[in-house]
Amino acid sequence: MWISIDEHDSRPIYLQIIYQIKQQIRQGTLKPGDELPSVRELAHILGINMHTTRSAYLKLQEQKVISLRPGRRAVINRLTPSGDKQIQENLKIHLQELITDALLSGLSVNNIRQIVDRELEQI
Amino acid sequence: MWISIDEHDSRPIYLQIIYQIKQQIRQGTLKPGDELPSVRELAHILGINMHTTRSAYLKLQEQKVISLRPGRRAVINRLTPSGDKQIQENLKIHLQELITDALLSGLSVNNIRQIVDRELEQI
Amino acid sequence: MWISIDEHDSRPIYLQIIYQIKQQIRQGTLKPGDELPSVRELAHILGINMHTTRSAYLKLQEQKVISLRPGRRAVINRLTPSGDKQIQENLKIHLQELITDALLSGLSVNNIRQIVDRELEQI
Amino acid sequence: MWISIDEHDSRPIYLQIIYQIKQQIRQGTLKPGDELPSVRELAHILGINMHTTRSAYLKLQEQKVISLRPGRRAVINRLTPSGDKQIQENLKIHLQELITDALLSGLSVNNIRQIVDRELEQI
DNA sequence: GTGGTCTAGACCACT
DNA sequence: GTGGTCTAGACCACG
Repeated sequence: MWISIDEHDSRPIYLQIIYQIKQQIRQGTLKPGDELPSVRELAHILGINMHTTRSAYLKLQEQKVISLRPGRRAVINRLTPSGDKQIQENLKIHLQELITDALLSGLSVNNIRQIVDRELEQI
Repeated sequence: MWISIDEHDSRPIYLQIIYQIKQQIRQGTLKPGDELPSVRELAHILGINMHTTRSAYLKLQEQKVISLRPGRRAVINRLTPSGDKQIQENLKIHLQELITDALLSGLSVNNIRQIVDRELEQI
Repeated sequence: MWISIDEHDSRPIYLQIIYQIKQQIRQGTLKPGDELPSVRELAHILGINMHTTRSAYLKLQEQKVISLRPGRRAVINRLTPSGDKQIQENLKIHLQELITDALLSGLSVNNIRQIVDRELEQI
Repeated sequence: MWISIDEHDSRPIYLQIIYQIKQQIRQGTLKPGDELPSVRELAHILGINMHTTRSAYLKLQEQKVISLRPGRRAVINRLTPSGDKQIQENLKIHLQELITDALLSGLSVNNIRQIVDRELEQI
């Protein structure tokens, strides 16, 4: 499992970790049942503080992506298709913002559609 | 021009203002050349701190969406189709995150595509 | 608003804080819209570290009991009757454990029922 | 005697063991005088560490639910109706927390009473 | 002033 | 060795 911190990324470190772990689950590099490195290990590898990796793991636990239990390593959960309305709402709102931003930056509708389609096809 | 602050929105107020102004430009409610209310006026209308509206306007100026000149009102700029590669990259990255999140939350690809399409058609 | 830490309580401090805040909401001492003391303030009052009060507030935010936003104080949310099945399951399981424990400790069924009823009537 | 470890249960393994043994005593599957499997046996059956089963047995001994003597198997004790005030206090406090949590999660008083009654009737 | 993130180092409960 | 809790002190973004 490879994770890297981008110093020039404006997002907090723990969010970068969260996203990269999620990406690897989506891509199949990490599968349900797989163990993550311990908070201390990962912190050491990335050259950051233990608490920072921990806060990433905590968020992932909240989102039911991993399970944390004392004495054990973090484990990837199996996906639970919740069909939650709120998630759809969330996706919609963020999408609207992205599109608005892209349009105001000069991207054409076709341009945007192209980019979106390319991403959706990769799944 | 109507702007409203949502107390239950977790985003900072200044971002809510920025987004709503952008939305209105995209929808044509605000057009290039139009004047925005003064920092003081808007702050008063929304019942928030002047610094907050000011930081929203500053951000919009940075993004070249509006022009600020001392003693004058903020004015909406013309759209500058920059074709900037960075914007496309930005859109792509954020889109990937949105999609990854949606997938891990149990939304199907078709579900996501539906929501995306609906948003793109509204433009 | 009064919160007190019990040194002899085996539960972690942040859980004691969470429970007392919830209690006060249930009893009406704290109402939706009310502001909580800042993490630093509460930490100072209780003679504990800022991060400890923060972790309590964070958990309450997760559980949608309060809202946290930069630059603002924590605010009590309005109750959202979710009707979540998982909550009922949770209640059932914990209740079973409590009852099992009470029975093995020598309490009679009537004894337990009495205690339960007294609590339910107080609402 | 059947005990199973739930990997997705957030509670520590030793508590799961304790609870299941107590459950079986309450249900009559295990009776005073019955012998439990040895620490090593149980650990082997469950595929867990010996220290874990040992700590479960030790806790049960502390609570006077079983008796441990070197060279012998653990034995279920007779129930000792202690009438201890502390147990009632304990039950009351935990019950209050459960109810507070359930109420804040949107469950109605009637809902809670239903669940409680169903559990109490099963004894 | 507020909450949000990060570092550093400690001790505890669990496996 | 694992995660869980707590302390201490720093700097940043938001209002």
